[in-house]
Amino acid sequence: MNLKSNISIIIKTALDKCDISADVVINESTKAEFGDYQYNGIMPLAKVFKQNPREIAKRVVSQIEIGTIISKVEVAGPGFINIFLNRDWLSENANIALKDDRLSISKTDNPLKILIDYSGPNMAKEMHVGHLRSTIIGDSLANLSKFLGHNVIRQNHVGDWGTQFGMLIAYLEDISQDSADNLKNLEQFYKDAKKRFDEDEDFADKAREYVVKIQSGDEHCLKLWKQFIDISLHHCEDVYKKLGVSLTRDDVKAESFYNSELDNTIKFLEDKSLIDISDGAKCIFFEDSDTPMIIQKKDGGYLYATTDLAAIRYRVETLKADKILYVVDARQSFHFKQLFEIASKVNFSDNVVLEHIAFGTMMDKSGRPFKTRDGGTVKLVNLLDESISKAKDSINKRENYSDTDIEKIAEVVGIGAVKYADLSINRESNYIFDWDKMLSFDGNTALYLQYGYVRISSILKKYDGDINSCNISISDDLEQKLVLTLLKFEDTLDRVYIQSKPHILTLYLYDLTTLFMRFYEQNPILRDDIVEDIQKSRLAIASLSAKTIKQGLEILGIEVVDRL
RNA sequence: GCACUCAUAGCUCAGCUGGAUAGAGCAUCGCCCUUCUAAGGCGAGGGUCUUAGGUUCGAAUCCUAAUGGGUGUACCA
Repeated sequence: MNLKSNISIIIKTALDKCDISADVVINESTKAEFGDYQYNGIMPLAKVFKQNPREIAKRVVSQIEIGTIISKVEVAGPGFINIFLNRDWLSENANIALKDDRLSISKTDNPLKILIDYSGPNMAKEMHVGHLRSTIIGDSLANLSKFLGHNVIRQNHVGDWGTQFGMLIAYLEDISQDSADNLKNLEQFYKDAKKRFDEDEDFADKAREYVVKIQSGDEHCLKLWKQFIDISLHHCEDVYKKLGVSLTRDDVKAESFYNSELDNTIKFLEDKSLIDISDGAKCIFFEDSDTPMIIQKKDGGYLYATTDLAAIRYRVETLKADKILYVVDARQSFHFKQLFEIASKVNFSDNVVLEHIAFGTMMDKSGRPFKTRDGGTVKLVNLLDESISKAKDSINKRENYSDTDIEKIAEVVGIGAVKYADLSINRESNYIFDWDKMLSFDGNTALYLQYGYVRISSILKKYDGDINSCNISISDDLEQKLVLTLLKFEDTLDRVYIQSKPHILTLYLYDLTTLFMRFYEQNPILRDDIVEDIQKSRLAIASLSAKTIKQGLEILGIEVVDRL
């Protein structure tokens, strides 16, 4: 149910009848007295028509079809057109949504192959809180695109190549004990290796030698490297599993995957005569900037940019992506600007949309970047475990559930809290990492939504009639507002999709749940004195609320439970 | 130096792309459980939307400048 487009069409028709051509943008009204929606497009026309905007508005209003969808329109203020929706029409559409598995959310007419590049951890280190954003923003965008009917390719561009791996595998070989055991703490392993590298000249030489050896395909070193990557990937997978993120090993296309294509990529660019040599390095220059993108170092080595270019080719030519989203830290904006510019110069990406879904940096409480200072890095696993254990504590204070139930609920609540805290912030802004806030269960948090869902579940469980026979028939203003909000779900998802901003969805779900909570307090359902028709209608409203909350959270990658 | 980005309540953030009296959560202070889960609801206080100009019927939102954070800026990823 796309409310806005339904209304836009009616307004557009009225404008046509008045011989006015204008883009129709419908806004939600800020206050109940201004109706459900408003059209503000008349005022700018006053000058063009040399007429009082109120007069124009009156003319348009007289042409607006009143009936099934719109119950009333009025001109207000300098020329606002306030639109009131028909209560029965809302009820009817809510009923249709209630009976539909997809809640009346249509699948796109134009399915695209959307490739989403996200998470991208470095294999040399354990995932820390800084990896959270890319991972869950990317995952929720992937979930959403899929839900809207697109073909989604998830790509985990893990960092498994580079000079540091020489050091790591040399150290792995050196300690030559049970490697899996020693790699349990990747962070420590890296530190130990680094220490050895800095202190032991022979070891450092060996490390450097091993870098070359992996790159030239030395069997022994490659075996060590593969072993290392495998263990490191397992670490990531543990985190993904805990986080409820759907990335699997099939989604991994690591940097090393593109190694064999790097030469070709350079040749390809040379053929297009884009490459200049500057200070011995192969560069691509841009008209509006002094800073080139370096494609190949003077020593012949390849760079991040080279891999990315090779990756675009692969994604466009082999995977046939229509749209590629890079969910990567905003600090790399310049890199992506250059990358996309090159892509368009060489037509890698004719008709392919390339977008950098940038997100802000995580700051500490004093407003400085949350640096991975030595020994001070917050591991992602630790954050998640902490949250789960905090959830467990508060459950224990309230309820006597079995251990297995507590485990399950604590996980859903704990993980939900962390994900929601991150997803509910506009990704473009920097954000302050605060343990208390991250692990908070008060106010605008995942728990609030989960709790709303639980309240509904509890009612539906207690009701002994047939819920499927219940129909929505709005009986007061609060119910109307709630139902209207429920029907805005599709508009909301569209906005989230267009802007790639999950926080729009969290905001919507929070608003929705707030309305439901009020409804819950004011409009009792199972009480004896409630007449059957109203009871059934309220049950249906509650049921649709639960379904919408659940579906919304599912897109965000957050689970619900039946009780808390 | 240049470029990008941000600045909204004590704190953390929204503000649907220029609309009517700027909204939430936390924190503070009241009220509401013999009534569907109080991890909840209702209410109060709290604002010169960093500053100064400009654009127009109308600006937190757009343009310019200043100030202050953050980031990027040639062989790391």
